[in-house]
Amino acid sequence: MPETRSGKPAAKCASSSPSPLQNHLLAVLPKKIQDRIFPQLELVYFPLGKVLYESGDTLRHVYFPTDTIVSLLYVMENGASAEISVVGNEGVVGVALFMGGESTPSRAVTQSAGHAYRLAGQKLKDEFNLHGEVLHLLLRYTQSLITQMAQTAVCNRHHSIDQQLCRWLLLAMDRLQGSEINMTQELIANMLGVRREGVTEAAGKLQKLGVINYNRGHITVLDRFRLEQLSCECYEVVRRETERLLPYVPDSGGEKNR
Amino acid sequence: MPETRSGKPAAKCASSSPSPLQNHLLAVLPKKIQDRIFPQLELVYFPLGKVLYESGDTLRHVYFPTDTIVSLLYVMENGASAEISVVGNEGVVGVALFMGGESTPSRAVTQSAGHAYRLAGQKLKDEFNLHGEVLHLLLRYTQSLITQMAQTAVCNRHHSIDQQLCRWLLLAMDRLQGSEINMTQELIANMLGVRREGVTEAAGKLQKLGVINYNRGHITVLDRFRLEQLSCECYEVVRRETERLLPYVPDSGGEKNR
DNA sequence: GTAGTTCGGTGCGGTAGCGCACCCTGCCTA
DNA sequence: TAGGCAGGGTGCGCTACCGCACCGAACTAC
Repeated sequence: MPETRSGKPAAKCASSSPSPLQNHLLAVLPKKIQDRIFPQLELVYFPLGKVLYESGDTLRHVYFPTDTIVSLLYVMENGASAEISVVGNEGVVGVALFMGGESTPSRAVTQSAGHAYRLAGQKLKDEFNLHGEVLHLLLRYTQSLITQMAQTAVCNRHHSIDQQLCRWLLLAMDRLQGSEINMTQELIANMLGVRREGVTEAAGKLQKLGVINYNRGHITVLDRFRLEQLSCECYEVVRRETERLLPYVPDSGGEKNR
Repeated sequence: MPETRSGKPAAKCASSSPSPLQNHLLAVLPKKIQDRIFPQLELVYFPLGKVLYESGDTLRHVYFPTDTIVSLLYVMENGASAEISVVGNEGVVGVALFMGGESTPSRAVTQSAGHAYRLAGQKLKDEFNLHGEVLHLLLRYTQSLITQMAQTAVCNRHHSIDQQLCRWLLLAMDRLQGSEINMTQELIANMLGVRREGVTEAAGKLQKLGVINYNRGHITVLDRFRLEQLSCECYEVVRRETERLLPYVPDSGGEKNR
């Protein structure tokens, strides 16, 4: 297991080493393509806060998370930041590589420690240029990412910190097994682009309502249903659209070999 | 000249009928591809406020604006709205079609009357699937659109109405010839996702500063330089990135025939 | 243990933007 | 020429959120 040490093992998932199939994009590829790609994947571990790329960096790899969560952030000239979108095991980090730009004016940071499989840029582009399943899958994923960004813009304009926090927690939960999130209020504030105190207040309300429980960087979601009710429509819009674009059948990997 | 009647001729541009070459994406294509595509284009005219597609509609065409401006809006359940991005003669409306989703949870509305060339969805997909210049050009354009959306999210979070209005005016100017914009404050408010009064106030300040002049739906930009200074960094970030991804040489169309 | 640091709670004044209400002006149409 | 109405201006109270300051509790290192 390559470089799989530098923090807590990320999750109660018992597996010693994550399988590429834990990533939904890799999982839905036809077996033939999996056989071609999987040998070229490298497992990497990312501790919390690891920067995968900086704004403007030329990307050398794309990353398929299995049990890590990556935030795409924009950092302003004055240092303030805002999360543009989130990528977990449903997606891939580094779309700019195959979209042709090779870089992007944003930063990718791990928001939850864990593993990802990385693929060398050139390898991916070779595969992409075969113009088959991989191209179409990645483009559909990119469209779902576009939806998420658009909704982030809407949410930033119209919804309260309370609602946005609910949405953020849901996005995190969807990408984790279990209902525990390791994240300080300070960091959540950076991602939402609001004050730390604002998050404290919103989180306090949720705790009083019995929806979550937290202390010193550990958040436990107690009532996911309430969370969805308290969230704005943005969460559901993105969820539905992603499901439409990338239907994922958990038990696949074997049956989808056209 | 097909259906080119129903309002003012949009601009002081003297040409009787706009050329496909006025659209930057069409203009930078190699001559060989232009010869193949141009005969399949249909010129259409859009009056102000025309809805090109609704949220969830299956797209039947893509549109290459020549002298119209199209807003991509998200409309919330309660009717409030926010602009996600803008498309003018630098781009194309309907990326969801070739990205594979066929529809998108947003609405496309003309923000400035004018013309566009439309291409049937299937024709575009055929061209796209030849996997040549068109595919790569459209993907790079899509990446620039992603940049714009991301920046809109950041701008919505961190910048004042004043700054956002400046940015909005610059985006409009870049897509128009001349410095006159026909748009009521009410409509601008819908796009920015703020109150009409907020726009009145911001526009009042700009007028007092001598940067713009307006009355009853006509805005004239007097001092573009000041406008750029008063705007937030978001405008410049998107402009630079778009230029990087899609360098456009105005006088081309003939020389780029590889 | 003790000291330093991280994390979170709280209070307070300031302000940008909201919702609402109302008004004026100029244009269009009957 | 009168009315209607779209476009815009202004005022007022309210709320969400900000910036700042300060504090205490919990964890970490020595």
